[in-house]
Amino acid sequence: MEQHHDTATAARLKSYIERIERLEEEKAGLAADIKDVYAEAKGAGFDGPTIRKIVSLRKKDDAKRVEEDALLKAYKEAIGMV
Amino acid sequence: MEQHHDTATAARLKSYIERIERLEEEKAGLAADIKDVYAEAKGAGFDGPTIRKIVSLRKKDDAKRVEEDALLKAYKEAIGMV
Amino acid sequence: MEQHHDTATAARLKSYIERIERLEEEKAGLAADIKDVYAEAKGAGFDGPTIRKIVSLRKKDDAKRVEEDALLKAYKEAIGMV
Amino acid sequence: MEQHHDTATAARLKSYIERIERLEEEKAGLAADIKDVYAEAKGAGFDGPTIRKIVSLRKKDDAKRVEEDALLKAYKEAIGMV
DNA sequence: AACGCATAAGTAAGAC
DNA sequence: GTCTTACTTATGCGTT
Repeated sequence: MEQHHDTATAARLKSYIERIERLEEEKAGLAADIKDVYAEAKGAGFDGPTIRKIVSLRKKDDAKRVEEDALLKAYKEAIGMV
Repeated sequence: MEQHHDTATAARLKSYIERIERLEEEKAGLAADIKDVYAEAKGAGFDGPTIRKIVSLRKKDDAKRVEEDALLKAYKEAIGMV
Repeated sequence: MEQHHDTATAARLKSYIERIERLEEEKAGLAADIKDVYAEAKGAGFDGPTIRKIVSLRKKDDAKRVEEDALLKAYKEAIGMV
Repeated sequence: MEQHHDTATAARLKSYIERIERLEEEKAGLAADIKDVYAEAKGAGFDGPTIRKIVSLRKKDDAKRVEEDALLKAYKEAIGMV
């Protein structure tokens, strides 16, 4: 029964879309929360962009910690990069 | 007491930063969840980019969508695009 | 002589890196030029996003465009989107 | 004369679009050149991803050189970041 | 109100 | 061949 198959397929498609939309809503909510914290910090006299930079630096530092690659080091030495 | 003030200020700054980092972690978790749903949909035979487009279309309000379409059509006609 | 080999290798590595950096600079220059044209068009009263869409549409070959449209339409119908 | 105005407008729109397309072609050409250099370096026995990382690090270092902001430093000290 | 930036999305290339 | 990762592009947000 072709109709049945189409209907079931359509239902599953719709379900995927709605799950995605739900998750994206939650994500947008968190983005708003983050925005609020920045606003609150600003209200307390802190500079938003600088906080942003700090957060970003801490993230990068974490990433960099892993990146102690021997090959990279060798290449850097080869081209006289410290 | 100047020292006290500085310490308290520093503590508040740190608190803001940590709240932001916590929220961003949760946000990243949701982003990963969304990615998983797309993968699952793909596994079920659906086309990811098309689902993405649907989700994006549903987000836009109708008026805006119609307006954008009209402008695009006008530009296409102006340059002789079909 | 091991030292000689290492030096030559290092020199070639450095040369590759510098060629890449030079090319990337030129590329960045062109990106800036493109941005300028968009700004100029906007100043003349045209809508940037719509121009962007036109450029992108002209890039895609027709077959692909038709195919994507058909899939999108099918999904929209499946979930009862107009 | 309304018709005249429309024609002139359409011509200018088309001109902007074609300028953008021309610049994007050149940009794509440079991207291809860069790819070629990576391929050549790989053929000479160097590791592509590592070169990529070097190039990226040198770019970041340049950016960072400018970034000696007093406020940033103050914030970092406040939260005990080195 | 516009400008630039920063994040987010989409796409394409490379690795396993 | 799939899967992840990096790059490019696009949109929205904060700032001036």
